[in-house]
Amino acid sequence: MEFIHCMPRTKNIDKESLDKPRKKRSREFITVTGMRDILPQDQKYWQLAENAAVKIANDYGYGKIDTPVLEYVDVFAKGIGKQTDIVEKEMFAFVDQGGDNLVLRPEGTASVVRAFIQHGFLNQPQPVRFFYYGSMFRHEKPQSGRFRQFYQAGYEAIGEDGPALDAQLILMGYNLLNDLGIEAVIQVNSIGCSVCREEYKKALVKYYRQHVKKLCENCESRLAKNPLRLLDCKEPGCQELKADVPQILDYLDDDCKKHFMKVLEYLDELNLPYALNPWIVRGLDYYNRTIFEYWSADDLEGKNALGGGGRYDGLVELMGGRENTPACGFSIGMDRVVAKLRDRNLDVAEPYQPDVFIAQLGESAKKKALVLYEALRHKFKLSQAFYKDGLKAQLEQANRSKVKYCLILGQKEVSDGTIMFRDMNGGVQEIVDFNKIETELTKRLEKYSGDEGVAVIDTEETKAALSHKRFKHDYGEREAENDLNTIDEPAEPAIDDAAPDAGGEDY
RNA sequence: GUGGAUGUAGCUCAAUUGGUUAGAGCACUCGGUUGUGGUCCGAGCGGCUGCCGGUUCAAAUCCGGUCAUCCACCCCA
Repeated sequence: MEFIHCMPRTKNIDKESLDKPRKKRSREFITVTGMRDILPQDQKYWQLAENAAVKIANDYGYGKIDTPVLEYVDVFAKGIGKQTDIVEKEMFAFVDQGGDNLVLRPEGTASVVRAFIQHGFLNQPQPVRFFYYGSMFRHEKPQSGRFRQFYQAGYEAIGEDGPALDAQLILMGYNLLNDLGIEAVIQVNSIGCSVCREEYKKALVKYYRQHVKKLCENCESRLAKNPLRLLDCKEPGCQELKADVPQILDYLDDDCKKHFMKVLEYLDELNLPYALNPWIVRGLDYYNRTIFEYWSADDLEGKNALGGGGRYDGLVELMGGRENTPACGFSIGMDRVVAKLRDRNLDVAEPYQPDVFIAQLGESAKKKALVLYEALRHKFKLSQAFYKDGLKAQLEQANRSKVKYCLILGQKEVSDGTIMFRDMNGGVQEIVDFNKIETELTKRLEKYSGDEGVAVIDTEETKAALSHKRFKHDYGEREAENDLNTIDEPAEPAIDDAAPDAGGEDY
């Protein structure tokens, strides 16, 4: 693939039609398959989701890192695994003018590990904790909740092998979703280390060899290439075979088993709603030991996982870093999270909701209003339409932007040294001394301060949905303990954040 | 990559089953109101009916192809 085309990519037009100027051509310029625009009216949901992701990063000490969208192919080919679908057929890869093999990043972990090694982070206190937020690219067929450019928030902790890290990361992802009012169920499994996994793979292959005839075509080839993937095949025939399949947990060596038991112990202690799921196998080769996914509570098969992650103790070394550098992390699919937020029809406040509109009439008033706007814009949330002349048009705009007050400055007011305050709720108007605008405005806006706030969340329903009550799950005796003390502690500050008084500093 | 459904105005949908100039609501612009928003009334703007070809006196409508979107599978977040 090469960048030859300087013209925007168009569909189905011959060159002649391009030469002839036409009245309308806009329909011919459209987004590339699987890519979409995120329009202004949708930004509030994305903002809400991103804020929640950033808050988690801050709460647990994960420093933001931005890595390039383009990387050398090798960064991903090595760690993710050449046999995986992602590398085999889903990467946006091309050779650039200089002959380099480049790829649009299909995921974030490998980039972060690359950065960790490249910038010598091993000389910092371990683990080093990274947070990233950005778009990833995979050349898959788009469908619901899946795009070729999609957004992920990810958290990676490199240089620590204790099981408490695994548990805390699992907790973080859960908290992120929970903070947004999304009911998630955690699926956990351990796929052991490379040693016990090999043992297990042998056992798996041995088992499936006996039943080759029942396997679907895909699984037959998986048997040779990537036997672990047999486990999450949804074909009925393969499903049947799962009943007697050997369990990975029986093949874990002592260390791996101990590690995993500890992780589960911590999850119990945190009272997290998790399910031990021996069938989940992650699609990337670098994982070992603990792996986990977040499923929406209404998605029982995990068809649209909201996120996932796990340990990748071997990746740093594999990519040329120091040996024995353990690591663990996860990422959350923001597109799916945002879809959930939209589905619930939350009444999310506009992030740039102004309070006051400044209208002007006549040339001298316009000049004065321009200056007034500059004087007030740091103190109040303003809006205006100085390019319009009619008062009607300006009030229309004021109404549409849902401001509480409109300040009207006309010829009369200019010569009197006053300004007119119009309460947009009732239409009551008062003349105010021009020099007292600031104090009068402050006084009036105080009335509204109760229900003010970009806080993002306005309605009772939303508050309820986002309140930090743990969701109840049907997890048997674990539920009965119900000792929330340990977990409510870190979650508590988040309540304040979502509360009305959070004010406007959120963007 | 495989299978299914669908493409008409910015959006949501009509078009009596092949028959005049493709309509409506919402949205947008203007006017009713020369300095007053929401409501109301009136007018206007807006369509290569996805695209290409075929059948026909006649195609948004039927046929073929193509592209796109959505859904499912594969896989994944």
